[in-house]
Amino acid sequence: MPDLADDVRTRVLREATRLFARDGVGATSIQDVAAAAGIRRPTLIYHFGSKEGLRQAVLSTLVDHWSAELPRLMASAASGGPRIDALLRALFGYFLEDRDRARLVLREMIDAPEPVRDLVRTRLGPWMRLLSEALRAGQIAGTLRPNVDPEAFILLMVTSGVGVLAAGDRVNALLDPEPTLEAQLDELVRVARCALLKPPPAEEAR
Amino acid sequence: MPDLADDVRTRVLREATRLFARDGVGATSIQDVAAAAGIRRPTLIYHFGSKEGLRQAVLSTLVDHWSAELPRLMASAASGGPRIDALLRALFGYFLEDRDRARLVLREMIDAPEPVRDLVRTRLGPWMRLLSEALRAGQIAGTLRPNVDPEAFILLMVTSGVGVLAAGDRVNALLDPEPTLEAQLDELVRVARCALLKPPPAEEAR
DNA sequence: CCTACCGATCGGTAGG
DNA sequence: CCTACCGATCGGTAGG
Repeated sequence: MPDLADDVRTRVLREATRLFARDGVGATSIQDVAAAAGIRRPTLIYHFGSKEGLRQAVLSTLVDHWSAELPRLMASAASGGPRIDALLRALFGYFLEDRDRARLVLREMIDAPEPVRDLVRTRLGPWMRLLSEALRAGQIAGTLRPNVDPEAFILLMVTSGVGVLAAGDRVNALLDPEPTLEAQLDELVRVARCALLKPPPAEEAR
Repeated sequence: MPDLADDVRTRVLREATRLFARDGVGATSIQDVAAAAGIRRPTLIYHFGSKEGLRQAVLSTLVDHWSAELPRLMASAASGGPRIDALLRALFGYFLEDRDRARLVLREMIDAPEPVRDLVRTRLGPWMRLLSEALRAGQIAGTLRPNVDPEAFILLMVTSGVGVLAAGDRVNALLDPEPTLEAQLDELVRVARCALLKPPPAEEAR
């Protein structure tokens, strides 16, 4: 019997992600979400309490993923120093799987209501700070450039990655040839490596 | 007599920028914009035709600035090759003057309704393409790294800059010490220079 | 999980 | 630049 209830819940969360990403939370009516999920509006309220409750539930599913994924990535990177490529590719992979996730996250980064900030800071903050410690360690070990600002660099990469994934294919008509989303992501990886890693001997040796 | 009319128009545009940036266009009522500008809603409709008309007028003021600023920047950079620092600092300066502008632009990058895309592509596209040609020339001249993807690099810098300016102070509580907005912008300049410019002889000479 | 209903607000128009 | 009004829709509750 939780089977059917969970099914409805899952459907609502999926459609809410899609509509919140497309139009923004404030411009989406829970009526539209309910209709897309095949239920009536009071039923949605019954499950999530309020529109704000639905918003939090949607974001929680994304935070859940990263609060499980970040420790795994950090642990696997520990054996061999932090792998900037692997981290960025994990970021890209998750958001490429469903581009709506990127648009949703970018919107929440702009809106940033207090409950959302608290949730993200509490659940993901520790892992972000562990990551910045790893960068500092890499600087001391001499594999990373000494003039990197670890905290600023991490935030910059997250902002850039999410930004490109959310909007990369909506602004590329400005240029010719139009850079694909993949080209922009590849360029981000190149830029990140170039700005983070000490140049290898091959490059130093002219 | 256009004096008073322009005054109202200016006030409406300023308040619309602020409210569209804060809540998004879809979540902002023109009633609230009118009240903030000290007029009634039908009066706003009289001036801008519709909510969509207001949206276009707001964005046009931003596009106006850059369709005048980009040619000037390109011309002054022509005497001495493209100056990545000057371009980024001009971007930062304009959006730091009023952070709402950055949030508004980032929201429009996500929403990207067709009229907005057309407006931006028509008015700014040519200058963006001229900029990418300048980067290609720099590659041929040997001052820029050959593995840069000019078009992807330009879009990446715009997305990253606007992203940091719009959201940089809303996510920095994730790290410790919290990187200031300025630190994130400085890091973006460093990253951009490092990834674009060929390493100077000093760096190559170990 | 539903129907029926609440007061409030939405964008826009009529008419002056 | 306004008052007065339109039908439609908003989030949420009552009650079952």
